[in-house]
Amino acid sequence: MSKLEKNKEFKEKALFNSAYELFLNKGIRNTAISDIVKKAGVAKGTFYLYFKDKYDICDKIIIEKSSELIKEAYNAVDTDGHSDYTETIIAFTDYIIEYLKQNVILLTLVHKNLSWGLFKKAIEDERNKEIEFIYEDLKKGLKENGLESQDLDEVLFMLIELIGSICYSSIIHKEPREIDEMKPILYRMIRKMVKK
Amino acid sequence: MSKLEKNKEFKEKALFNSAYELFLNKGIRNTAISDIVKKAGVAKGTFYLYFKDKYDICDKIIIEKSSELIKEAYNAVDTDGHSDYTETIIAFTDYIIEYLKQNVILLTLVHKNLSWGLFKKAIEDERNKEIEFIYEDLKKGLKENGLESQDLDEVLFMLIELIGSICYSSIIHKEPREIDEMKPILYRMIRKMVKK
Amino acid sequence: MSKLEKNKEFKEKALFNSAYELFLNKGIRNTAISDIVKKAGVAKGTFYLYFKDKYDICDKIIIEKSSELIKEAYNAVDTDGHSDYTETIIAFTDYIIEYLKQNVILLTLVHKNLSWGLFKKAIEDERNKEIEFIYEDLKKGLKENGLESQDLDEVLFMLIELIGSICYSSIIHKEPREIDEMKPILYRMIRKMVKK
Amino acid sequence: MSKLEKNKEFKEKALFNSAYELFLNKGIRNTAISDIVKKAGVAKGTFYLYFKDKYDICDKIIIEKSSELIKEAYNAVDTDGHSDYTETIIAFTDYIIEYLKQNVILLTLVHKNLSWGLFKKAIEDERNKEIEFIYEDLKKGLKENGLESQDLDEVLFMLIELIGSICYSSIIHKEPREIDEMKPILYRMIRKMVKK
DNA sequence: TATGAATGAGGGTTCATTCAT
DNA sequence: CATGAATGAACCCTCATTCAT
Repeated sequence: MSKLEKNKEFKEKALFNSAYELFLNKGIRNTAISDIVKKAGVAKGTFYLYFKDKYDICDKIIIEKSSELIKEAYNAVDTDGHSDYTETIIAFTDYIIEYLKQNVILLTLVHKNLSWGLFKKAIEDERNKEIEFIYEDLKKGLKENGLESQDLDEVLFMLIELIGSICYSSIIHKEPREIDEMKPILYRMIRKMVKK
Repeated sequence: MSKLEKNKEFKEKALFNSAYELFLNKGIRNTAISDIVKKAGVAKGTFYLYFKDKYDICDKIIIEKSSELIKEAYNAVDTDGHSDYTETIIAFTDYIIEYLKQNVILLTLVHKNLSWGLFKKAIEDERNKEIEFIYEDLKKGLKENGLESQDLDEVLFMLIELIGSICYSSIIHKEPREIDEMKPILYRMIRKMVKK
Repeated sequence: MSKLEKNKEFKEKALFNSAYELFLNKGIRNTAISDIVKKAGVAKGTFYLYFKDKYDICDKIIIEKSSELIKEAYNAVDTDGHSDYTETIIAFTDYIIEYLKQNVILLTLVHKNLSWGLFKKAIEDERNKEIEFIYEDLKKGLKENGLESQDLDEVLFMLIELIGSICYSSIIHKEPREIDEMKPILYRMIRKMVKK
Repeated sequence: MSKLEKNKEFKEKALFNSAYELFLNKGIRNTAISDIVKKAGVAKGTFYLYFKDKYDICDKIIIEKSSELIKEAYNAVDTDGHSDYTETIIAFTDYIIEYLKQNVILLTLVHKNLSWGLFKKAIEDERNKEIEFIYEDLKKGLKENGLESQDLDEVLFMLIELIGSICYSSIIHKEPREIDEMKPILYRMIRKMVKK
């Protein structure tokens, strides 16, 4: 990698990280591109060399950060070897919830802006084979667990949506209860949904 | 009601309806207050006599419109007399889904902005006794159906979140499938969740 | 005085006092007529029955409040009976300075808006004979003290301007020094200026 | 200086001069930023690249214009070589008064907005060494004249305030007399104040 | 590739004043 | 006399985007 290419990558990273921190601290709406470039220490025009606009960089941040979390969670529970795959799913969920409890603003960012379309794009991204693998592994687990095999995608989707929604309202708004009180109920529901 | 009071109500209604249509057609972000007042045929300052800002009127629209839908759905299924309350819930859900299929933009509006906090405000609003009644009736039904009675609020909340998320992504993004393909799977999940 | 006339006077007083307090607390620029009427408990239109605009009521407040202070100061020092009239002037000045030290915001209000023209209007106002008398008495004192009798008005004017300016910058901005440090220097200057 | 830098300076100057003229002709309150930029022939946003707001540019104008006047006055009298420094001060004052007689609106602008704090900022400004030098020279002159040396700053301050106030009311309001009638009385007072 | 000055449309908000009731 | 809803001009300020350097 030439010196020039390194420099380019460095600038892009700087913009990426600056935007991430600003989105977390001030919210997307209140973050201007001029804030991002100032923090990154580059000129305003440079931003447009790497990203289309604010929402472009935002999408990229969300994909990267949530992929990271998913990989981390997967690696943390993978080796546990629960006999019942349902319990693996719940351990996986639990890891993510605990993480988001500590990182509330990421949750806000992701929840308000993570669409299924974006998620699919992440899965299909060539550079993100790992996420695709995890996704397939989860499906396989559910199938081996006895779940109707024709609807695996849909059920997994529902699980993700349910967990996401509950995290968001419980952790951020404490509604209808604190997340720790919601957890047992949520896990009971997951078990019911996944049961044959 | 005096002529003056009638006029006031007329103006507020005009603003409300204009904002509603504009939010639907152009989205909230792209709707300026100047658009709203122009469409309503009142002066800009008049807007601020009735609403704090754009998000204030938006909240009020969402509460009103979703309350209307809930009441309509409730009245439509109430008299059916299913022996099993689960089926009542599903009929209720089905009514709402069919409605939102025809009114996609309301769905967008509501989904992106309806928080549980807002919903609770609606339930507790003195002028909205009917919504409170429906909410309590749903809980009663779930209870009689044999659901664990200590977690009724939470389970109902989860149902609402799940249904809302699935509507949003299936109807709007057709992801992971069209809503009509999702329905049977969703209803199967609801039955599982509500089962004793 | 009829009940109606009493009511009228009552409303005007209410507006007057409300404006005074608001001007002190928020400054003139930041006080809107709607603030004044709200505090006074009258309708917006009523304001215009009694005053032309914000600056009209402001002028009236300044005249009234500064007249009050001058009378108070005059009554406080009048009886002292200094053999030298210069010392009477200084005692008079001192009383006013001490008062303004305790009432900084009145000072701001008055300094920024009290023009000589306004002051003359106050002196010539039929309802304010007392101020005119004080003014003439001060001149008489200066004259008896031996000051060139043809320039009495002008010298008195200069004294007032000098004292006013020093109060303003010393009390409010502490520039070039605190008022208590400025006092002896100021009084020395006054003595020099008034000396034959 | 590059073409770009020249252009920048040109724009700032254009804004500065436009604002100055508008403030003089319409008053500060009645001058909108949109007026300034229109006159300067630049876009609205450009204003905010160079000045914080209307009051920022106003402060800068006042400092610049009064510095100019002071320098001009100083250079005009410096070489006179009065044996008595009091007469130098009076010549200096006279020069300023004559200037302000011809430039009434600058007087208005300066009087209403020139605070001692602003003046001190001007003196301490690195780019304004000349003003500082003049100020120190005036003090030195007073001292050599025999004035109590510990209060030089304060007495000079009083002189400035007195002269400023008299200019303002005499030139603008002709109160209590026309400036030309006030001058001899004022100069007599200055002599008394400065005398040992 | 990188810069950052310049743009100017557009948004939100205020508020003195009027006038029908 | 009193009201207060309605007005709408006026204003400030932001900010995404462009483009000459």
